[in-house]
Amino acid sequence: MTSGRPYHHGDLRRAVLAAAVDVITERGASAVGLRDLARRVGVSHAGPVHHFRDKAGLLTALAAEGFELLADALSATRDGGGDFVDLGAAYVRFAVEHRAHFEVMFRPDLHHPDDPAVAAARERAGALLQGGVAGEGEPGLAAVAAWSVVHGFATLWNTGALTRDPGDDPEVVGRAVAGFLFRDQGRGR
Amino acid sequence: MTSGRPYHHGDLRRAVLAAAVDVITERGASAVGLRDLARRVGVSHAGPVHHFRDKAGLLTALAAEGFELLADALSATRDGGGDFVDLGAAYVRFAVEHRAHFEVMFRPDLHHPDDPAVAAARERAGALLQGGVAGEGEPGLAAVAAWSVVHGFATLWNTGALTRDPGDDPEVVGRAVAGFLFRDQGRGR
DNA sequence: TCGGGAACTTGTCAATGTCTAGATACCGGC
DNA sequence: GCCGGTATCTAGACATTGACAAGTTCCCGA
Repeated sequence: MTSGRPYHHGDLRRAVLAAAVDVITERGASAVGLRDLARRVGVSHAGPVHHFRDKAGLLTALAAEGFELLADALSATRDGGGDFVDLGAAYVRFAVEHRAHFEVMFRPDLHHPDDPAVAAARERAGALLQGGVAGEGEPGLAAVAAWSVVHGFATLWNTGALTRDPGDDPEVVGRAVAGFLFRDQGRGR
Repeated sequence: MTSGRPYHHGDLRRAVLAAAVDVITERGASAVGLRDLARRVGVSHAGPVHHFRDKAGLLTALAAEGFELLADALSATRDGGGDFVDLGAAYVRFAVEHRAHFEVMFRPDLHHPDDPAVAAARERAGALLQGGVAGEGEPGLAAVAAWSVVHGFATLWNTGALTRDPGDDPEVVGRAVAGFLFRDQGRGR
C-alpha cells in the first residue's frame, strides 16, 4: 500500500478469472478483453498472458473451471439421493448462478475444446448427468431428451428469450419444466 | 472485368450477409470481422459500414433474417397440418441448416435485440411455436418445455456437445427427442 | 440536363491481441 | 545467509481491427 502495488500480484490467475466472470456476467463473452482485465486487476497489459497463453487460453481455463463446478453441483444432489428432477434443477441453478462459466463452456469457438483439462471435466459432468436418467425408458433417448430440456431451458432463460414474470425463480420454473418430461412416471405426477 | 470491379457493387448488402454466414458457419460468430468481410466481397474496408452502421448492426440484420426464416419454416409445417413433433423437427432442421443465423439470433450481446425488425420477427416465430403446443397440458408449462427440448437439442447438436454416430441425421434424432416429450399423449404419433 | 443523394473509397485514430526483451521477486541448495 | 535459477510481471513494439470523417463516383428523378 505504501509504495503502490507490489511487483508480484500474489494470485493474478485467480484475480483475472474472477474479473473475466464479472465482465461476462455483465456484458457477455464478446466483451472480454485481455488488456481490460489487466487494467481491472491493476496489472500491466501483458500480465495475464503469462498465466493463460492466449485470450482463448483464458476462456479455456474458465470453461474447465465451469465443468468442474457443474460436476460438483451435480454430484452433490446425486449423493443426496436426488432423482432426475433434482439433477435438472441443479443444472439450471448452476447455469443461472454461473452464467459466465456456462456461456463459455458451450461456446467452443471461444476456447480450446480439446484441452485435456476441459475434456476431462466435461466428461465427468456428462457421466453424472447421464447416470441420472439411466434406466428410464430407452437409455440413450431419455438421457438426450433430459439434457436437452434442462439445457434448452437454461439457455433460453439466460439469453432472456423467455418472457417471464419478474420475481420468477428460474430454479422453480426449471424444476417444473424438468418434471414435465417425466410427468407420468413413478408415483403421482 | 475490363476495368476491374465497378464502383458500385450492385448488391453489397446481400453479399456481405452471405459472406458473414459463411464465416460464422465455418469458424463461429467470434470470427466475423467487418474488414475481412469487405475483403471477401471485394470492396473497400469501409464499404459494409454504409449498409449496416456497425458490426452489431450487421449481426442484427442477420438475426432478423434468421427469425424470418424460422417463422417461414414453422408456418410451412403448420399449414401442412403438422403437430408438435413436426414443428419441433422443423425447428431443429432450421437450427442445423442455418446454424449461423441460429447462433446470432440467440446471442443478444452480439446484436441489438431491441431492434424493431428483430423484435417483430422474433415475436412472429414465437407465436407460431407457442401455437403448436396450445391445449396440451397446462398451457404455459408445456410450451416452455417443448421449446426447451428442441432448442436445447439443437444447441447441443450445433456446439458438438452430443456424442453422435457419424451419419446420424439431426432431424431424425431431434424428432425422436421431441416425440419423447409427449410420448404418451393422444392417438397416432 | 443537372443537381441531389446514394454507394463506395481513402485516410486516419484509438484500441486490441500477441510477441519480444528486460526488470523484479521468490525459493531451494550450499 | 547468500546466491543463482526461475517464475512472475513490466515495457515497448507491431499488425490488425472497428469506427469515424471527408472525398469520389455514379444513379435517378424533376
